[in-house]
Amino acid sequence: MAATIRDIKEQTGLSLATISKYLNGGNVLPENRMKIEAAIKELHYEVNEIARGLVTNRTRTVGVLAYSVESIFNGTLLRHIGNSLRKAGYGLMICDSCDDPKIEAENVNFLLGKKVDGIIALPVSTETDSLKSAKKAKVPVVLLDRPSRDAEFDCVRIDNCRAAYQAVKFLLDNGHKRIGIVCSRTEYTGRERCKGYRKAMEEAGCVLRKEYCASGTHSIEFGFEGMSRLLSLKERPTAVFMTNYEVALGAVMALNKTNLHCPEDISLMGFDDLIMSHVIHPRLHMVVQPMKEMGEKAAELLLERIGSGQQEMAMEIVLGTRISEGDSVAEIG
Amino acid sequence: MAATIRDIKEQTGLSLATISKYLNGGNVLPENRMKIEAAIKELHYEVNEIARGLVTNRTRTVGVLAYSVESIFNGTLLRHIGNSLRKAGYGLMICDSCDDPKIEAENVNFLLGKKVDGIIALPVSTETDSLKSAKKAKVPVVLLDRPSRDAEFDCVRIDNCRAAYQAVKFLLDNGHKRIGIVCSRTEYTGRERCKGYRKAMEEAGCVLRKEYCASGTHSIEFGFEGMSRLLSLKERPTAVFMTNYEVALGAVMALNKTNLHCPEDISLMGFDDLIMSHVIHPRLHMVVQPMKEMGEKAAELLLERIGSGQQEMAMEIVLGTRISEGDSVAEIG
DNA sequence: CTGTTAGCGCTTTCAG
DNA sequence: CTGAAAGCGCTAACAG
Repeated sequence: MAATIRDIKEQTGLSLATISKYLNGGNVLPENRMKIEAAIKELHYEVNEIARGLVTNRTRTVGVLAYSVESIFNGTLLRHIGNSLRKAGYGLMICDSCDDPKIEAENVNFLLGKKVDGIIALPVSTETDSLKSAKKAKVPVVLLDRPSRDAEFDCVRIDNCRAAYQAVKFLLDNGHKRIGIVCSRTEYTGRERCKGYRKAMEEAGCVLRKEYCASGTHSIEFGFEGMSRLLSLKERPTAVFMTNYEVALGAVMALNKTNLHCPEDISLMGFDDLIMSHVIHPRLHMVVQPMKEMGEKAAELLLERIGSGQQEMAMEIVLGTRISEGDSVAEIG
Repeated sequence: MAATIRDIKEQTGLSLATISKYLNGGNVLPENRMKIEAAIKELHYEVNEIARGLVTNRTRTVGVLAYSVESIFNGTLLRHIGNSLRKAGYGLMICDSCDDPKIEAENVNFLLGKKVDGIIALPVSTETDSLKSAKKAKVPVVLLDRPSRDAEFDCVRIDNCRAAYQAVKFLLDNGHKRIGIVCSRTEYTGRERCKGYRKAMEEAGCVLRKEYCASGTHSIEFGFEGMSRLLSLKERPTAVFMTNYEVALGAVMALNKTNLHCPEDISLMGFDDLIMSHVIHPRLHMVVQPMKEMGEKAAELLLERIGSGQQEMAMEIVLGTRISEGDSVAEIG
């Protein structure tokens, strides 16, 4: 058995209270402090977080609910969340929703059962009903990447519409007018990015051709299919905006199957600067999200909420994006 | 406050012991069972896992130590581990070692502090000293993907040497004799795969040319550099075996920068059928690991060890691999 | 600053 | 099968 606070008591002759106080950073006579420290070392004592949790009602653990742990985007976010949390002495319990709202709901309950101090959620959809039980249990929740429809939770994200707007504006500024989009309309970020595309096009006085907007699921498969569709049009777009990582992958694959070249025959603008971008030739222009800040801010905000204890008004932290230039956009007349 | 077992006691008039027994699946008179169930429903009672953990000394949580959560390979493994564990009622606490043995060691202690029931480790290296403290604390450990040098822990993995042997054999069977390898020698799997390459080449009576073996770090950057080196040789290899995912990515990128085509000018054999393979053209031939089985077996074995409680002899589970055929290997004279 | 005394919510003897 | 009582390891009042 591991040593307990009682063993320290025997060893030092001090009371439990004094030792506990020391353990929690309270003031103790230098003499006693030394005794305690010596005993701790000798007995290899370590506090039992479980016992502590039982009385303080805090576990120093936060739950992370990810719609998918298979996506690199989320893996990167998880790393940043984890690093921030670890620095603060918190552990994280990661649950994979497998893109399924039912599993998500199960996971919320699982985490509540584990008495996590808070939850960072990358929700499956903006329909965040499953998180309501957390709210009921007064466990703070911070959403990441995707907000809740009725804005009842804190949220850290980017302005997807604006980011897309800027990306398309970039293409327009390079002389493109026939701009297509391959876009996932099945989830929030894709829909917002599509809005930004439309806005930029309309402002520039470009016609929004229906056949230039390929929309489908958030997947490589659809990216492939959507791009294939655009490429087979009689009047091909001169540039295509791909609204996310998976879609961009599929789209590039589709392009590779043809004899067309980027940027000579078609310009491309992607989203998310992840590992994949290194292997695609030519280097893609793309919208870059501040992944590190997103993870860190989410952790920071959650810890703040946990610390304050009280329910406050939900807030949103909206971070900026930038365009990383590659070699995939040609300037045209 | 949430309802406690005491509230159930008041509600039903039964004793704590009876209720606890019911909660743990013991036999209780039908009449009492109904009373308890009614009270539980009415009070929305849920057992407090923390309190239970304090007395049973089990948390129903396992720690997962991943050398990197950014890699897709690990993301996929994590999903399978998580699913298996969740089904068994276990949660997982994931720690990211960031490829750093020091952080790994810190994480082990963190997990022990959290009193996890067991640990699944994807270790940074085969030097598993950091895990010894877990052993000391009698917390079972199962290694995944990479074994420990002195075989003191259970391990679930593939036979890397054999898998590579088969891959190279495949190339040989297609008439290739000048086969190069781009290989990460900084970690276990890469070294083993290199051994398999050598073995196959030697058995086939092929000369092991030093200049055909580009070895370096486990990274996209090195994949790029290594492949570039092979491609610039006066007498280029006719086929190249890329020993892992990252290296393969970099290598393909290097090929894309040249005017050479696969498989006309050079044949390729990769490793790991992950998302990336869908975007590479032509479709790569590659060695496929049974990711799902690996995650599941690791979870299964760990739960078994947790259940039995006693220290048993370390065992290894070595799973088979197969070659997934694509369009990247040409048959030559 | 230190010690005493109660618990946190649950399981687990041990009688009955 | 059920109940009373003890205790897991720790913190938190409250006196002193």
